[in-house]
Amino acid sequence: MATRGTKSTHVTLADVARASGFSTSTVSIVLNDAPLSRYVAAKTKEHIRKKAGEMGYHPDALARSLSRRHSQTIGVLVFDISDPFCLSLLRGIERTLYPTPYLPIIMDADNHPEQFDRYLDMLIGRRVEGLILVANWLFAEIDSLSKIEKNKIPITVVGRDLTPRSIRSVVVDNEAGGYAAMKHLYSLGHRKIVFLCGPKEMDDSSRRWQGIRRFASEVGLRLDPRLTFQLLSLIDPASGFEGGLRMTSELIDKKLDFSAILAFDDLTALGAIRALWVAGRRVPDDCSVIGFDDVPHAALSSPGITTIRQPMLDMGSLAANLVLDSINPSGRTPAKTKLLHLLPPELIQRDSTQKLLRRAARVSS
Amino acid sequence: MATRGTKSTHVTLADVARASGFSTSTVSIVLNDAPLSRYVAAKTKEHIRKKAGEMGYHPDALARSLSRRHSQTIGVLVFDISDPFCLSLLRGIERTLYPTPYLPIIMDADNHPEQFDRYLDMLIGRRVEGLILVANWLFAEIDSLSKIEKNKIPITVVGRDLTPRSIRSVVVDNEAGGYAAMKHLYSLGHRKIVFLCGPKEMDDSSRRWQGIRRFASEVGLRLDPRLTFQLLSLIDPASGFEGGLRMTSELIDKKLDFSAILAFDDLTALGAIRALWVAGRRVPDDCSVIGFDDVPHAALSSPGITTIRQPMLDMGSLAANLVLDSINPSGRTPAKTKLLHLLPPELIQRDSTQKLLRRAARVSS
DNA sequence: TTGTATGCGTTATCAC
DNA sequence: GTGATAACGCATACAA
Repeated sequence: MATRGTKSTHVTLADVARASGFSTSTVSIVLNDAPLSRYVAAKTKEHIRKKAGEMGYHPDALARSLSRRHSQTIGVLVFDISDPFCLSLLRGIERTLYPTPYLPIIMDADNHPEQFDRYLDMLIGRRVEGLILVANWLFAEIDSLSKIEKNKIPITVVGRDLTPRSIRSVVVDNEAGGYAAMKHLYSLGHRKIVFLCGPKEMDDSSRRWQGIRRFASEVGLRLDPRLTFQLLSLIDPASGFEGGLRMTSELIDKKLDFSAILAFDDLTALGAIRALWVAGRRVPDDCSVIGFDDVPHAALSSPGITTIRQPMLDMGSLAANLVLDSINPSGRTPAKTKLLHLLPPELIQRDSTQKLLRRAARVSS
Repeated sequence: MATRGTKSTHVTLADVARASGFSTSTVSIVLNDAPLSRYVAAKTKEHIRKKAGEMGYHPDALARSLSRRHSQTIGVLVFDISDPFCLSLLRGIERTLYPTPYLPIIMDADNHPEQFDRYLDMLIGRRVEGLILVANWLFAEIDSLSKIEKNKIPITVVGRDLTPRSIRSVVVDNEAGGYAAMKHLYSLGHRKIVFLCGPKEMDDSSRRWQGIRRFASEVGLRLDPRLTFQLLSLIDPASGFEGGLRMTSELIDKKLDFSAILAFDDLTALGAIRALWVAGRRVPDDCSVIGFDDVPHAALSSPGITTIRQPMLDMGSLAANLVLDSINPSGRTPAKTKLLHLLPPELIQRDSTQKLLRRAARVSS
C-alpha cells in the first residue's frame, strides 16, 4: 500500500537499492566508501554508483545526522552582517572549515536581540556541534548564552571579550592598536590631535583609548580634553559615519586648532573626512586622519585611509580552529584551552596621514 | 542497558516525557501547540511546559524535519559574500523570511565554482525547500543547476538574468539604469563623457551600455570611441577598483579631454576617482563621476558618489517571496509565475556629479 | 483527554 | 561479500 508515491519527494537510499537490486545496507556502505566497502565486489560498487548518479540521489543529511548523532555543522551567528568588519571574518571561518567535514551555517541577527535569540534557538535545535558568535558593537543580550552552556556546545566569540563570563574570545589587541595609531601620528610630528572615541559602553573603545594614553604619557604629551570627543552609543552601528561627521563639523565650527584626527574606527574616520571635505580642508595636506579596523572601504577611498588593521581573516580562522578543536580535541592541545586570544593589529599606511608641515598655524582663518 | 548515557547528548522528548510522567505524544502535542492540544488539561500543559523549560529541552529540528517531511529551510547560496552588493540583498531575504516559519541557510561560495557546487549539494542534502541564488559577476557554472531542476526545488536567482535557462530571475533593469545615468550626465551639460564599461562577458554591462546608447542616439550625441573603455574580465570581482584606476590613469596620461566619467559600477567609479585624485584633479569640480549599484561605500566616500541604485532590499525581498510562494502557492498567484522580474533602478544624486562649468577647455595643460 | 504504534531515511551491528 | 534489523528523535493516525 505504501511508498508508491512518486510525488515530489526525493530519491532515497531504498529507491537506489530497489533499482540496483541490492540491499540498502550495501548501497549505503558503497556510497559512503565505508570501511566495509573493501569487501564489496568492484562490479557491484560501480553498478550502484552509476545507478545512484543516474537517479540523482542525494543522501538526506538530516536523516544521516540523526543516525550518526552528529550534525557536522557549526553555527555562525553574526550580530550584524552588514558590518563590513565581519565579512573577512566569515571568510576566515569558511576557509578554515572548508577542508573539514563541518559545514558552517550562517545566520544574521540583523541587530535585533530577539532575532539573535531566535536564531540561537534554531541553531541549537539544528544540533550544531559548535558555535561561533560574531559580536560587534553593542550586543548586550548575553543572557541567552546560558542556553548554550546548558547544552554544552563549544562556543567561541570573536570581536568581543567575553572572558569575564568565561566564554572563549578572540579579539584584536585594542590597547596595542591604540598605542600604534597614536605613535604613528606622533612620529609624523602631530601634536594637536583630535580624538574621536567610540561609545563609552564599548570595551573596544576604552581599550584603544588606554593604548593612546599610554603612548602619550610615555612621550610626555598632554592630551587636550577640548579635542577629545565621544560618540554616543547609537542604535545603528553604521552611524559611526554620522558621528564622525557631526563631531568633526562642530570642531571645525569652534575654530580649534588641530593637525590630525585619530578616529575610533574607519567609519568614523570616513565621517571625519567628509566633514573636512565639506569645509574645504584637504586630507592629508591640511589634516591627517587615521582609522581603525581596515574595513574594505578604507583602501578604496581617496585618499586611502591609514588605519590599524584587525587581522580579521586570521581571527575567523582561529575561531574556527578553536571550535573544531574542542569538538574533537586533536593531539595535545598546545595552549588552545586558554580563554582569551589576543591578536596583534597592524598599522596600514596609506594616504590619509602625512608628516606635519612646518607651518604650524592652521586655524581656519 | 540503553539510554542511561548522560554523556553530552541533548535532552529529548522522551526525557521530558519521563520526567513529567506523560507520554511522548502528549508532550509533543503540548509543546507544539498542535490542534489536539485543545483537549489537553491546562494543568497538564503547564506542567509539561515547565518541565521542558527546566530541562532545557530544544526540539531536534533534524528529527522533526524527517518526520514532518519538510525542513522548513530555504537555502541562500551566495557566490561572493564579500561583494558589498549582496549585503542588503541578504537583509531583504532575511527580513522577508523572518516572520515565516522558514529559516534561511546562508552559504558563501567564496568565488570558487567547486565550492559553489559542493554547497549546492549540501543544501540539497539538507532538503532545503527552496533556493535563492545570489549570482554576481561572472558565474558560469550553471551546469550544476541541473541537479536542482532534477530535485524540483523551487529556485530563484537574483542579480543575473537566467531566464534563457528558464530559471526565475530577479534583476534590476540595467538598460533603464544606463539610460538614467547617461541622461543625468547629459542634463548636467556633459558631452565629453568617458565610459568605463564592465567585462563584455557580463550581461549587466552590455545592458547598461545599451541604455547609454539609446539615450545618446535619442539626443543625437556621438559617443567617442577613444573615450570608451572596457574592463577585462577579472577573476577577482573586487578588482573593479583596480580596473577603474588603471583605465582612468591611462586616460589622463593620454591627455584626452573629458568632463565626466560614467563608470560601470561603484567600485569602478571609486577607482576612477582615485586616479583623478592622484593626478590632482578634483571631483566634481574638474570631473564628474557617476557609478552604479549604490553599494554602502558610495554614500561614505568624499565626495559622496552619485549613482544608480539597485533596490537590493526589494530584490532580496521579492526573491524570498517568490520562493515562498512556489513552496506553498498562496491564493491566486497574480503574475508571480512570470520568469523575469525587472526592478526599476533609482538615480541617487550625491556630490560626485555637478553641472559642467562654462570654461570648456580642460585639457591637462 | 491520553497512550501505542508506526514511519521518516540513514547508519551500524550482526548474521548469513 | 551481502542482507535483515534495530536504533536515532519526533510526529501522528488510531486506539482506548
